[in-house]
Amino acid sequence: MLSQEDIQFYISILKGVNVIDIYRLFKTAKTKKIRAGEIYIHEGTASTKMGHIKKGLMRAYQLKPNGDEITILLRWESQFIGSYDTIMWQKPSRFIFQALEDTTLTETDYNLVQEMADRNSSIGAYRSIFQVDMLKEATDRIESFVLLSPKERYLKLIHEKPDIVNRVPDKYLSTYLGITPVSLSRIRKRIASEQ
Amino acid sequence: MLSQEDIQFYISILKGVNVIDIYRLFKTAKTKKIRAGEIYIHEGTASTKMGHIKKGLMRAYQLKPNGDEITILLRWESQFIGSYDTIMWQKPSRFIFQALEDTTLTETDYNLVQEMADRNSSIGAYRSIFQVDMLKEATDRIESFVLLSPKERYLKLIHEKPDIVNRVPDKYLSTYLGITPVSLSRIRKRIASEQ
DNA sequence: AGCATTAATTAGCTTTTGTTAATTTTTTTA
DNA sequence: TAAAAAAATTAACAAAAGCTAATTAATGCT
Repeated sequence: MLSQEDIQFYISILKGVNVIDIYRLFKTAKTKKIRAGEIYIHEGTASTKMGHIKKGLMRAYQLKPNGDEITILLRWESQFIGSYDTIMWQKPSRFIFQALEDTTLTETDYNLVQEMADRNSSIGAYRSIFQVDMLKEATDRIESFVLLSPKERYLKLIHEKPDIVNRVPDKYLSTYLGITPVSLSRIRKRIASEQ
Repeated sequence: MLSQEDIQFYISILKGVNVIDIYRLFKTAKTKKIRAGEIYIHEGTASTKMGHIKKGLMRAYQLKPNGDEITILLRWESQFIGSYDTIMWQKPSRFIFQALEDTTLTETDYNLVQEMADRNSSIGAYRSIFQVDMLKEATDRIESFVLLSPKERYLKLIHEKPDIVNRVPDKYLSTYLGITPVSLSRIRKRIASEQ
């Protein structure tokens, strides 16, 4: 079942799409709720489902042989989440996708979008929005890694997304920033002591 | 003027495109040669040109206030190059795009692709190829930064692209890897001494 | 509320990186 | 091909990060 909001979201991307395609898209689109801690996509699975986050926060992480968890992706309201291993290059996910808060998604199947996009340019525009959204986040992060120090990276993150520190445990934030939890703790201390 | 090769490349992505669009695309597509050292896109300009590299190697870099150059992107044969600041979010480029070798591009204008993609799903597929290509490289690099140490990052790069060390000066490679030239030199020494 | 669990901080120590500058090697070019 | 310029390496030192483990703080649960 789709809410008024969902319908508005779809209408915004469906200009020029024919009625049959709209029907197919709506029929498969679901509002999905995932509780905090729950796994959305397991490692090794090849799910092409794709969620547009309405509320909540999710992460993708990898489990290292020694048991360490490395958070590779954080996504929140108005962003897309999905196994890009599967969606982009048709491979099983190397990552585990998990909700860190109770999360509400508008879920579609990327294969359907893909198939329709190949026939319908308005759906193609939707696919493009998804890809640009992923690209924006990705290039931004690369720039953080290349141009900034770990400390600057952390400051940039809390500047751009101030609520993140209250929503994501430091142990996840730190690996997301490419450093260890111990190191992040020291960075925070250094920042605090600088006044 | 397009070569036989260029034409084949376009045909591969033009299934189902109408004749008028094909004509428009071919009319604007150019084979462009850039000599080593030459600037392709200057900082602050908003060019939507997009090159598909046939031969050669290019980089995007940023000039820091103190004069340091930071290489943020390296692109080579069969990859796309273009100001993603402009193409993706309609802003002037924060980076300088430069050929590191004599480079041959097949150049199109992204605005034309974009406009045609919004009407034509086959062109949309072409846009998608470009976006996925960018995404693949971007996510791969993020994973390098999050999961690997500088040394591992360097080893991964020379494993996946062995000729890069002979084609790109270390001072560019190092900042591309998020470290200083001095540090890369030490890493190389450490690797060599481990037998 | 109290106990158990988990997260964050701190400490001590080692390794690596950044920085600056000097030296050596390589490349360019006149 | 010799001189000049640029790149790479090395050195010395300070700053920061990784690692392991202990301690403290926060959170979750019955």
